Amino acid sequence: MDLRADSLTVAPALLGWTLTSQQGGEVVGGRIVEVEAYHGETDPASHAARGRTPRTAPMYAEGGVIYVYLSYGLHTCLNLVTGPAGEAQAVLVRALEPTIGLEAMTARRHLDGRPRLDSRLLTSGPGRVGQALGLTIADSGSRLGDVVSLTPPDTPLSPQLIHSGPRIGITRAADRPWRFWIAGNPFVTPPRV
DNA sequence: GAACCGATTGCCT
DNA sequence: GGCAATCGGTTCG
Repeated sequence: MDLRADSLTVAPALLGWTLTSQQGGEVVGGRIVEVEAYHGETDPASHAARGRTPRTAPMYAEGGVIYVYLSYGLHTCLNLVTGPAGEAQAVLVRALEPTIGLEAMTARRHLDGRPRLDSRLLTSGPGRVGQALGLTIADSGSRLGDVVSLTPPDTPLSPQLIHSGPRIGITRAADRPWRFWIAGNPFVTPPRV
């Protein structure tokens, strides 16, 4: 996986890869099942659309670092920065199928003690992913392999399982089909109604 | 410097 | 379905 490639190429290619975090000595993570591509300063929905700021500075690095931002003052969301330096392209990780460190993620999500825990509450949704992985905005700009790592799938994902459609929750450029997910996977975020 | 808004989630009715 | 929580960035006065 060459993260220096275009985010529109990298985003669907990340589906099926395993994403782990080794924050605080706790290894947790899962299989990437849903992502969204953001395409630099020319993408009106991107945080980079208004240029470089202290917050968005990590997006301008060469692909291979992470960009973590605070959403609605509450939730940390994880992006993998892609593309050449200066392009400010990124891929938002919207959902994982949890596979590693379920207990630690359950604790981080404050879901301990639930009789019948729906595992989709762990990592289905960008804010949930950030919390389950133990990320804070202090981690923004760190290199891949530092707090967050990627591992390829054992067997490649069948291309026909990759579906795409409009990105979620944005008000600008809402028509661009830059959200990618694994068709039929239960951990993909359900449509908001 | 104040008001408003957002790549969200969880709890309420 | 509605709405509060909560804060950094952007916009407006």
